[in-house]
Amino acid sequence: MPELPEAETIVRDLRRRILGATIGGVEVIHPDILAPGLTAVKFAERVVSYTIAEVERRGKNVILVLDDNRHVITNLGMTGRLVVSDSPHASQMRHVAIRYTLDDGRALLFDDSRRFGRVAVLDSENFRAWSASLGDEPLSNDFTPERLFEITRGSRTPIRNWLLDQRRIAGVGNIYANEALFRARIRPDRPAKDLRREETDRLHQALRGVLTDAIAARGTTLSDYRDGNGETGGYEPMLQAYGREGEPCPRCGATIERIVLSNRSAFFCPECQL
DNA sequence: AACGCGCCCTGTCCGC
DNA sequence: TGCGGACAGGGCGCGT
Repeated sequence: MPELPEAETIVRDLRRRILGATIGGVEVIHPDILAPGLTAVKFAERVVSYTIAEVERRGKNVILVLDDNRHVITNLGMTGRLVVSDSPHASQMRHVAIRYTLDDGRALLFDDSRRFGRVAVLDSENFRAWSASLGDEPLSNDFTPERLFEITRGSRTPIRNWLLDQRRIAGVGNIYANEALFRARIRPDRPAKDLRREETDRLHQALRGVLTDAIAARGTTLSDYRDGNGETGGYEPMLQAYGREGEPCPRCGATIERIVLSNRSAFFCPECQL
């Protein structure tokens, strides 16, 4: 389940490997992963013969900036992978939705078994509007403790749900939301606006810490995530609460509980998360 | 208008 | 061994 750290890992891999490559052709095997209204023909017209000038990330999205300044936005959804064909595991990609042929003979594969992923191509003006619709980058300098306190005011939604809303903070999914709340010792079902300043300060630090550590470990692999080389991430053994229902809390030894918020599991320690 | 919920989709796991 | 059902949850459309 690619979140910010997994997208960042993929971006760094792709930046190193395909920056400056020209897209010679594109094959859309599963057109349903194209953004609404985008046909395979239009998609090909907008990417073929252009050079990949930059590789960037916005939230959980991987962005290829082409040399005509169009932006190819890939949302990886639950099971999306972006893998270069000469990496050792490329042959294992069994659900390739898009194959970009590169002029150096390699290919960039977008593999997505569940096809929850989406690919869009936007010019720079529409890209700016799209980017503006997303919330703060949690690792940016603009995302300060004051800022987190301010933007949590006025929302009664449980803080775990609040963290998942990409319009508020971009890049946090269920795994790192739960891990950050564990680190910050805050229950996932607390209404966002009820958090005191000292608690949003802890959450700010925990969120950035969890995301930074996960990037350093090249992401979390539960089942589907692969980096740009097709390799698994290393953060999973470091998860302290997510997926650990019934296991002892690594901080206090109490039993980790699972509750459901908005049809999504939340894991927490009932003793040391308040 | 903020918020919750159901849906999309398939691989995996579990019980029988 | 096979199979049905539960489960995973990002994002979006819709209803309240």
